[in-house]
Amino acid sequence: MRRPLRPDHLAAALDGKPFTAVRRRGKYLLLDTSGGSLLVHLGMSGRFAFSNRVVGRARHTHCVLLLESGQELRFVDPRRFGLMVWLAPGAEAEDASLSRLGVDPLEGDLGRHLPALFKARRSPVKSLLLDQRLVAGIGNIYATEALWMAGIRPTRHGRNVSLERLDALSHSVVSVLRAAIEQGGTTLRDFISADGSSGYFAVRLQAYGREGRPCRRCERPLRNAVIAGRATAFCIHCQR
DNA sequence: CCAGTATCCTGCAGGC
DNA sequence: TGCCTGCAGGATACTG
Repeated sequence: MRRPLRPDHLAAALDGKPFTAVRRRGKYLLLDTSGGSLLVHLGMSGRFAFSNRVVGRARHTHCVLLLESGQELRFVDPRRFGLMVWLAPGAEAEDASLSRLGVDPLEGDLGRHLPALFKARRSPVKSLLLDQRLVAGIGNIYATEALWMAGIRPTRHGRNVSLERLDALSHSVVSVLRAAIEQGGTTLRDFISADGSSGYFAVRLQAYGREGRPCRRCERPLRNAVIAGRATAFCIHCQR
């Protein structure tokens, strides 16, 4: 039996409760109800899909919420990295995944926090950006983009990034995230959003996935490095 | 304590 | 055409 992505008691917990709000914390979604919240992580391939009940269910549908409207809200996740957790009233404050999250670039003042977070850290700055306990919500694509934009080499140790450049980095992070959200996310192969549309940020990627191709600033070919186990394209000339 | 790596999982791209 | 291999991603357990 494969690891289920939703808890057994979810149906009983949710039954009849209206959804009251949708929130986000880092990469987690919280679907609030009148009594408790559904905590969701989309992993890398997870998505929600609204569907008329007549429409056949896609493969890899792990959860189906039947809404009052008669529509179904389906959680589909082919690669199974996603997760659904039921948080009973009061459980949110104690949830380990949520309580570990660091500063959210779109909520808090990233520029104010980065110096203390990166000070004395020997890890590559790329690893630090990906560490959700420090900064919440950045994945491999947007870390790669933000570092290119800020002109910082991904391998540089956190403690060796000047205050001035940390400031530039925090602006790049916020700017990349905002632009990506505005474009509806990044579609690489198979990402689509709940209404079935794809994200258009891919066409605006400056560095991610462009190793070997010319840097959009200096035309020199981008290099590739594996940092924190993830591919990282960067420009050896523009990023130092 | 800290940094780096293996693991989970599936679809797809590329090579032969 | 079809098989095989490797890669992609986020969080976490594990190793050094």
